[in-house]
Amino acid sequence: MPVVVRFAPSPTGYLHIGGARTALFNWLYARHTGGKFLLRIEDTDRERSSQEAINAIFDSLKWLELDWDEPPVFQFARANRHAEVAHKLVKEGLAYRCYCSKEELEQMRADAMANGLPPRYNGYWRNCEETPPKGINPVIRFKAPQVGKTIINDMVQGTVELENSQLDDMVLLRADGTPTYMLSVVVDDHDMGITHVIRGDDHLTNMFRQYHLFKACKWAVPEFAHIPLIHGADGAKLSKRHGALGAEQYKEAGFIPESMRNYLLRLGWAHGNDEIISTQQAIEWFDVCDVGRSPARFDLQKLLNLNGHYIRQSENQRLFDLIYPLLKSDKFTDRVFSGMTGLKQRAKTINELADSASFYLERPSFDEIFSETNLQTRLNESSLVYLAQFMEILRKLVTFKEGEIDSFIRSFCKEQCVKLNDFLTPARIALTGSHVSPSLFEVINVLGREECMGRVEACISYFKTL
RNA sequence: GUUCCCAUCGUCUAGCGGUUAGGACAUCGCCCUUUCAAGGCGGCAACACGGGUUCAAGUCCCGUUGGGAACGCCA
Repeated sequence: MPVVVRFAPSPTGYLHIGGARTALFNWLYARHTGGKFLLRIEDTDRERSSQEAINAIFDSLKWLELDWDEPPVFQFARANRHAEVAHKLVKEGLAYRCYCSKEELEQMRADAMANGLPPRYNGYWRNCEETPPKGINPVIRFKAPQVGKTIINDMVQGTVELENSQLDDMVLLRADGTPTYMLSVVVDDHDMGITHVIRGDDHLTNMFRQYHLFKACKWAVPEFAHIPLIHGADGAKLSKRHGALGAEQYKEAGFIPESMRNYLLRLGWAHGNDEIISTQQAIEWFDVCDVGRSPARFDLQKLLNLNGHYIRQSENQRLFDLIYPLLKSDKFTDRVFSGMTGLKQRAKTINELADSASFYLERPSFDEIFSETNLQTRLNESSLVYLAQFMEILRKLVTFKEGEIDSFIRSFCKEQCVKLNDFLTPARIALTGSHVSPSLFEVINVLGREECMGRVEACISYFKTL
């Protein structure tokens, strides 16, 4: 039977990192097996669902390049079908009406807690002969099995058992007639032909309740794979407190999708000692069965490292397109493009890359630079001499190609018995406004003779005013 | 409180009864070097604890401890 999986977020906020990983695992499993990856928007909570959130989810998935195979299913639109199933179950005696008020339910939970029992509905109306109170809209509850135990083989968690006495009679249909999550997922998963449910392990206990609902409906029960949640650096479930960002925000922070995918993939899954894994390779290797059972902590450093790696691997044109909107000026952007090979070696994020390119766009402000002590200490009396000599070199260079610049400056330093580093430091500051930059020979070449001379001259005259 | 899940370097992990317990990130040192990165080499660094089973346990079993999750007319 061909595999059909789904990613089913509720649109109550952005797509967070954990959701992104769940989506990735579903997607990889579908691609690995040649099955289908479907999307379902669980928007039955009308209060909390929003169009913005729906858009954010779509945008994030698109950014991560996790494409889905059929138009997304919107759960709320299927409410009638869900209700129909609930009423059928009532007719068959597998579900029943419950007239308890909120207060009564709260009391039940409090009582249960006090008696050392899990806080649950006590099944009051399950077999109640009492005539229903007037003026109260009942909810429909599922008759969960009360004896025996349920054993399910989860693809990630292994064999998981639960005493049926732990199950309570969950609400299927609310008093206003709308379906609850428990009902909707089961009906939709069945109707969509889902064969494998891959989701966060916060749903592990739901699996048991849903299992019995599948059985009551006489439907095939899908395979389950409950993957561990991602935790923050302190070990607790990732939340806003940890700076848990939406996928969109990682994009804004300058991460690129392939590094996100690679990072997320390695959280809870490994293929021997492989760290850098292309998406093609991941599709070939990935299987949900191999996902670990212990939760992983989110580590920004590793993501950053991976991002740097993939930036270095990227085509210059692509990087240029990515940083173009971030550049402070649209003059001289051709220099940024020309200098990309040197720039991309040094950036961990797209934003860093854009920042590091700024000296190509405009001349350094020596006012600011010279107020920085770490630059001042790199300059001394001889710096002025070197800058003057550097001016001469710039004038004399014939072809002004990187190779020529390189050998010319090297031999000059050799003749003068000057350390290359000592000679280049003031030039670097004059040209880039920083003591950190790509190879200076590349910078000189990209900037061109005129601009280089202009910058050095400006630096010299500023130096003299000190 | 109850139920379920988890437990190898700081972090992500490899390991699937016999290993000098491997890799990666981070960190530290050295090399390379025009700065910074990148790269190369090396260092520090882990089987939570206690019982079993076994000739042999990081690996299997049971406890303990510690973490996490779930217990809604949320999803």
